Amino acid sequence: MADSFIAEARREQIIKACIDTLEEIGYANISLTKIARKAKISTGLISYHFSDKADLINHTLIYLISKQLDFISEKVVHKNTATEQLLAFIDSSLIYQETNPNNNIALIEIVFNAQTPDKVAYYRIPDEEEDHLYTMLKDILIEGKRNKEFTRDFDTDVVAIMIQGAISESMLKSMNRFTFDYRAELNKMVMNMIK
Amino acid sequence: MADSFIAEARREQIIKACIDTLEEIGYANISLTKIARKAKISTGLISYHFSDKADLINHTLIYLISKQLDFISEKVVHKNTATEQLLAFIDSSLIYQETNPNNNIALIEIVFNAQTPDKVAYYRIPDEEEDHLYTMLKDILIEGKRNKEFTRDFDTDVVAIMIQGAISESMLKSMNRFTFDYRAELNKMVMNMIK
DNA sequence: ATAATTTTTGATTAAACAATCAAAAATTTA
DNA sequence: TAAATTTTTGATTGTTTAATCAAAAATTAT
Repeated sequence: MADSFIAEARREQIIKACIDTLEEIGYANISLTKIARKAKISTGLISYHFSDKADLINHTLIYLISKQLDFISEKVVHKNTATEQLLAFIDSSLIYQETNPNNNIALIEIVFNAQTPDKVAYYRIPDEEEDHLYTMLKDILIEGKRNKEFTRDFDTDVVAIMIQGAISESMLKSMNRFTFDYRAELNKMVMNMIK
Repeated sequence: MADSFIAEARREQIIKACIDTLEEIGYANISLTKIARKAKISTGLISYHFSDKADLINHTLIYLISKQLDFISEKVVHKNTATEQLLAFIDSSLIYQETNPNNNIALIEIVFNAQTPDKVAYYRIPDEEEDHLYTMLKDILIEGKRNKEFTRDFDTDVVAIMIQGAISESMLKSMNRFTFDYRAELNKMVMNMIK
């Protein structure tokens, strides 16, 4: 296998087929045969571009995480105050989930199923350093406390966890069930906690 | 198969072996052979007591949900005010997770992997009625608003989702990372939102 | 104690799977 | 164009799996 443009395009095609297949049938039912069928290529071609199934899943995970991180940080980076950054973080997180449902489902399927080479599921790895979204959110909260935008006494870890929980839960409980503006209400509750 | 006491005890033994096996190797790697090995019985015996693998997983899910619900509602039911009930709900949820880690891991493994007969993953079913814990939490919030214990203007769905999110996220981010009292801090933040 | 019933075993079967590979096709280089 | 390289196919191999079943063991009823 060479690192050509063709190879790179093919790898992305396979990754996208992997994402859509995960969304359709879930991690427990996925196989290289089904991913190949979705991508309309032969099974051997997947093995040619990825060393094995775990390698494909790993690259898919990296792809999904970076897409989400890029989208959210792009919205946050243009804001000047911690308050604006926090609202941008929440809004863009909810928007990303609404506009990329397949990516979100695939991310959940991988995180709650795939395992590292030493057989530990990703969702059970307690590595805070590696969770860039969590770090971004916590840094915003720390900066807001430091410069006195957020005047209440609160723990940045707990509030960060609550916000992340509210964002991920909101996707699981299908949004369309709510008639009101979940986004606005969530923003209000967060401000109650910190300002 | 008869509905004898022996059969019932055997079924629970198999369910418990299923839970421990799920915790050890995860849903993606589980098989009837491995569950049988953990329970120190033959594979055929599982098929004798459960119609198929999906049936065993289903019974395990029901077992896990009812254990958790029983534990939490037992703590809540003795409290008289909505405030006390809410704190009991949060505390007992966190305590249950800390004291029954295997049950929690197994529950996550099933909810994020197992599928209904029509191939829909449990975590993607938007059935609010069936989520008794969510209903209990929301009812507490509604009652607190009604009797003016909770004086702030808030949406019960959003706050219920935030609390559930904070509880489930707290288990994923390994608790022992925090030096402070997560429970007390979470209680404080919730009160900031509603009182 | 004997018969009837329930429970358990472990071998067997057929299906699905990941990974390999020789050969063919397509593309790039000379 | 011709040779070299990269890309792709699809058949094959060896495992693992869920489920079945005949026979044995254990339990219960008569």
